[in-house]
Amino acid sequence: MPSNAEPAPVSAKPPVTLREVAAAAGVSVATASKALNGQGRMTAETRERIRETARLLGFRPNSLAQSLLRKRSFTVGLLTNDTYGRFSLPLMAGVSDALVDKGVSVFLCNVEDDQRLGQLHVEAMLDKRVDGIVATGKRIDRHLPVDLSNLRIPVVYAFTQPDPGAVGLVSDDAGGARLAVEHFLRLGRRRIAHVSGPASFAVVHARAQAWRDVLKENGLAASEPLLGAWSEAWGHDAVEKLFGRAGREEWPDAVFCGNDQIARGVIDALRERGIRVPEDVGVIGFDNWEIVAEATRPPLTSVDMNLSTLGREAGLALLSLVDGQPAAPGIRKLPCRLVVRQSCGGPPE
Amino acid sequence: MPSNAEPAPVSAKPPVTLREVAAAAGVSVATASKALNGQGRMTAETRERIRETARLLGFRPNSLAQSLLRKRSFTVGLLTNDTYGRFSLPLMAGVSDALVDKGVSVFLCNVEDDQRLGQLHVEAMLDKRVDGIVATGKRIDRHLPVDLSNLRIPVVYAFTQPDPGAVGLVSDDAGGARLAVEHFLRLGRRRIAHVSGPASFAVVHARAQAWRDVLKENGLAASEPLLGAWSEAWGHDAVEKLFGRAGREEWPDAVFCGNDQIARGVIDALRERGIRVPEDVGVIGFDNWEIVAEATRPPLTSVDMNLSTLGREAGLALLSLVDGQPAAPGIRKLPCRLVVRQSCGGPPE
DNA sequence: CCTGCATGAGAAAACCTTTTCCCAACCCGC
DNA sequence: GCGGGTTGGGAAAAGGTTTTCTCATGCAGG
Repeated sequence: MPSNAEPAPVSAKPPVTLREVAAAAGVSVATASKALNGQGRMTAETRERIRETARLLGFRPNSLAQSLLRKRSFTVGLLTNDTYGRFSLPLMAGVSDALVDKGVSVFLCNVEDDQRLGQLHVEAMLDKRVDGIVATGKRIDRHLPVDLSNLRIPVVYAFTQPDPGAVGLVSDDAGGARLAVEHFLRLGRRRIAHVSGPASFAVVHARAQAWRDVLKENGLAASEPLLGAWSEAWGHDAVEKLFGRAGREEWPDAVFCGNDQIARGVIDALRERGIRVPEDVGVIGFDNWEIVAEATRPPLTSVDMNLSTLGREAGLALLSLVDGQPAAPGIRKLPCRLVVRQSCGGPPE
Repeated sequence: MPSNAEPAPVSAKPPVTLREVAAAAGVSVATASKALNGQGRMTAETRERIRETARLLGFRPNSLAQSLLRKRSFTVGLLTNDTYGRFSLPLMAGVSDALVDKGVSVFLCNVEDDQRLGQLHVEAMLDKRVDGIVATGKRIDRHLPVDLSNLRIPVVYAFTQPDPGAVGLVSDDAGGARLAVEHFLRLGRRRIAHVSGPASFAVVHARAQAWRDVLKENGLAASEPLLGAWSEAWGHDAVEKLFGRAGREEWPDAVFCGNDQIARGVIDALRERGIRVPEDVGVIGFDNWEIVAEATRPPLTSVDMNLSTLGREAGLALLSLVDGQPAAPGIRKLPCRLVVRQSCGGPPE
């Protein structure tokens, strides 16, 4: 096997072990271990000498060995079916950040919508003795294509449908919608339309219901929301529906959109019709996707789901579960936040 | 410590070990191990009995123990400073996919631009005995904020500046630009302008040079490229510069843009001026960011950097390095691909 | 001087798997 | 019946660390 002749790791020397540190310091491995971990009893002089030796040798304990013994790997799995997607990114970053602080590393596992792949990943993680799993997805009303309900390690669901009895974290879509509509009302807008995505999404209904509720609470009549696709094109079409009819005095003075892409389509279509934003019509989007929200003319006020906070909270929840703290099962909703840019203007002229 | 009273893992029973399998099958652990791994010699009957027992008990070998022994963890680290970014996503997915097939898991490490965080992550990965590291970033002319040059494990750089002597994979920007310009030429376009991002990016020069080269090769004069920002707004401004001047016959009949956002700005601005795309002017973008390229009117023809292929190649390269196959150091450029939509039209009327 | 205890440090088991070496039994041919 | 080879399987070490136990020493008190 010629390929084995020169395995050629980049630099040959293997990591220094505790045994070598102990030998160099003239003590046993047991003493060395205790010295470095602040355990056991020994003279301050001995402890310091061992520590110094370890430092000099560049000793770093082998996590594999530690994990094997402690039955705790300081490693968690992050399962997602949305690697390409826009939502999982900030979420993953949040999870990762929360855990890095505690010295925990994250396995990234992309399962797409493949059962087999999901199974594979979960088994690999279990074999590697992850301490827990965070499951995230691209929509909160769908399950991941893999069953995590009977694992022997804790699981936290973030932005995906949790199994019954598990702990799940999602954004408070209704609250976010309220934020938007109430913002319009504060600015004096009264005829507030709602243009959103497909009816098959749970969030579409949650947001629409909140929109209706706020209007009703303020004595205003709500028309039917306009449901379509999550696209700019649908934003264009919706403007045609809303502003194409006669009766200029019936036109909305505000449009609350189900996402930023729709909002962009709406803004573009309004401009093309000569309707001014925000003077004539205010627009609010959802998601606060900066690349979109900052490119619209004018820049788009939008509801931010605080996904990275959501991820962080998920990470922390998992950690406390791993530490044996019982957590209340059920879905916890985290508040959204309104990011105000220029598409709503000030109070009406 | 009341919190330790009930550590309460979700389900109490620990994983079944090889020892238990061996006991249940009435053999020694050595024999059990060999039976399951297809090693050693024993009667077919014995081997089968052990396998069956293991299956029944749901035995899965403890990766930690295996890794400790084999000095190979089947784990690699993925270091990025672009968790939120658009480039790292497909890249990460590609790396992950390539490795999952070989039973290798990926640690996701987001270092942003933080030296300290980078150091922390690298040390954590080393401690966990990753077999290698893939380093990726958001631009190919910048180093990650961390030094990976003297690690004892192999490192592959993808879409980020490699250390000297290391193996790096990047997209062939010049080739991608050629693809675009040659496409224009094939369609009969002759006055091809180039609008790109800031001069501080190496890719800006690579693409501009290729643009110049192709024009020269075809006996056409190249003006100066218009350099600005990676934004839609700059696309608008560039149109003003290109089409604002008199001499309609001097107007370009094609604009090759440095990215899709610029291209979108260009297309929008052209429409606002009443200049038709693609009839009057063809537009090509770069990046093939579908969310942008499919939303422009008309949909945008764009150069795709094949980032997920890049990621996959990086993963495979790392794997062969880990296996001791020496790899030629230096930067390898992977071809781009032109995704044709409708912003260039057919041959001119 | 002897008992008892605190102190400092080491031996060894444990975590779980793989692999090398070894041994007993059996079979073959002579 | 016996030497040599084969066959089936086990004992033990190794990997690196942590932790529990044990032990020797020295000192104080009686």
